[in-house]
Amino acid sequence: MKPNPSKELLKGTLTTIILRLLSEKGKMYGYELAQCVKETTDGKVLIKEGSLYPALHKLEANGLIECEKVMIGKRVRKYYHLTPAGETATAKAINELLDFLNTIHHLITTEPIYGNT
Amino acid sequence: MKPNPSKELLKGTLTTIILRLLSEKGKMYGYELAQCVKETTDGKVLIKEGSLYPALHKLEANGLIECEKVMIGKRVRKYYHLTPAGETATAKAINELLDFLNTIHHLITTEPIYGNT
DNA sequence: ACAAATACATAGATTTACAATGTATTAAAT
DNA sequence: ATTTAATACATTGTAAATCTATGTATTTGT
Repeated sequence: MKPNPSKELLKGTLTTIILRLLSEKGKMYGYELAQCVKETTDGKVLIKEGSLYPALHKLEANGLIECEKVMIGKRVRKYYHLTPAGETATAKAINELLDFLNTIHHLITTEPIYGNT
Repeated sequence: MKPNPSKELLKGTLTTIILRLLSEKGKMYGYELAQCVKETTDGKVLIKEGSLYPALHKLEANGLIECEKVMIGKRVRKYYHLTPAGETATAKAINELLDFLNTIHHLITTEPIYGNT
């Protein structure tokens, strides 16, 4: 019924996570990205194919990542890496996300100032 | 073009924010909630009517909040407050959101462990 | 008198991610 | 040898969340 509790909360962060991991590891392929997120979050965040591949294709279409096809036996593996524009976008996206996390954290843990201005 | 930078990232948090503020202040009306969030986040998070009112109606339909109509002159003002079920849900929602914020923070700031397990 | 703020609300569009499904190769288990 | 699970790519259709735009009406400030 509720296998992925963070499902609804995850919205909007997927692209930033992908960019961040590519920035960290240099190059990764789709399946590897999903496994990496799964392991890093101890199974708490699961990126599904239906989210991952469209996200990668969109990032590629926007010129933020590029892919390099490598044959592993008879199987194609697509390694993605950041473009220069992607590196700039990554730094910006991470800063925005961290700022957002702080803002939300503040909003749900601190006494609101409204009412005594 | 980009008046609300947190727009896409905000998804999934609105309900929790509303519950949290009602828990904090006891009772609030819609417009007050929006103003409170705006002031608390220094304008970085803006809740629009098109998000706010459907969210409030949904919370009410789910039995987590109740409203009390108060006439201010000729104008109706709807004060919302948590039900007992709402108080339980609030605690849970805040914990889940904080856990999620930590998970995402960890994901975008820490060296991934994947690769050396 | 007029503009801005207050205060409610809905309809339609967009975005995001997921579930379900599909194809194919490779490794492991029986 | 055959089956199963894991690897690895992908698409289609669906559901949910939020926004934009719009609407109504009252109150306050100038």
